[in-house]
Amino acid sequence: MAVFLSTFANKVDKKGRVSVPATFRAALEQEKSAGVILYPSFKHPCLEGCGDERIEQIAASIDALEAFSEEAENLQTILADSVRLTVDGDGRVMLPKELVDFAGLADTAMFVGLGKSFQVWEPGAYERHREEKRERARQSGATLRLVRTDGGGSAR
Amino acid sequence: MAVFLSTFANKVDKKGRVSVPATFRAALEQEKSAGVILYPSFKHPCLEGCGDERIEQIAASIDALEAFSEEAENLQTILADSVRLTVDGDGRVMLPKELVDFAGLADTAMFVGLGKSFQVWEPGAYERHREEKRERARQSGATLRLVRTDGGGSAR
DNA sequence: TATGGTCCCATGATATCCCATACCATCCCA
DNA sequence: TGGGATGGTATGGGATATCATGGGACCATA
Repeated sequence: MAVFLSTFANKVDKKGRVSVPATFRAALEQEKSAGVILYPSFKHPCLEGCGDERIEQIAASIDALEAFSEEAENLQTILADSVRLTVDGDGRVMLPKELVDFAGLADTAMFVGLGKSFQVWEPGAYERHREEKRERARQSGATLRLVRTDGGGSAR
Repeated sequence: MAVFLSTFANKVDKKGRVSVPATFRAALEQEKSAGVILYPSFKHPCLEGCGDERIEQIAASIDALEAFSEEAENLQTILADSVRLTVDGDGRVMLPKELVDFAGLADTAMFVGLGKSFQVWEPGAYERHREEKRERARQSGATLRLVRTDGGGSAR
């Protein structure tokens, strides 16, 4: 399976375009994603990003909840606030104004790989967030129990 | 699978016409929906919208309830109050007066994607609703147990 | 004849496409 | 081992297509 790794700082030009890191594009392509999905994070002043597969999974999961239930409605705000951006021939996307505002983006956007998904940050905000996380991990010891991937995983 | 994503604010002209967002039209086309179905929400002052596929699913679900039960009768009003609107050559629909009144629509209609369906709101009412839901989701931790898509997911 | 709905075309805004350039890493060959 | 060649990547700007929207023409129905 494709994973989003590393962080990249790319310029946002005056048209609002920004290059999606090449390795991220490769990961998206591998899951045959027709573009990239972005939505505002619940927990941080940043954007969450993923491919079609994941957003369809989220939509299906919400759908599996009781229709019209409170829980379903709350989660639907993720879908309402999501946008599907098409990646142009040069590997760029247009960031809608609402998302730019939400994340406080100016002339640079940081793409942060998180494995199955990624985030987009304003550089300064990310730096603060990163320090905080590292400190917390150091203090808590941070251990990880690995799950089995059942070989298949790679899906080619 | 086609999903309705994002929110769009479109003008309602003096003839009562409003453009269905292009991406919504694409999603409807993908499921070969002959037009768009709208009905008044019974929880909120807004309209619920979907394509043929979804309304058939709703009809089937209601049919599966105990016949003549109060619950079934209540839900059947969804079907009774539904209208099927044809999308004109320019991607617009004519909103019937009853629905405009019900949702309190004036000169702008917000189309809100919810995955398998969408809603149509008066902008001010939506903004209040959105804040409430988002806050609730944040507080409740907004966790979602993702269902397995069993490969299918990608649909095309 | 009036009214309301559908169709068709014009327009402006804006997103998308396409090409050019600059930069950097890698590769290849001397 | 060094240096030039090569290809991928990010970025900028201009041309083009798409979309939302407004208005007029052409039916129906009453």
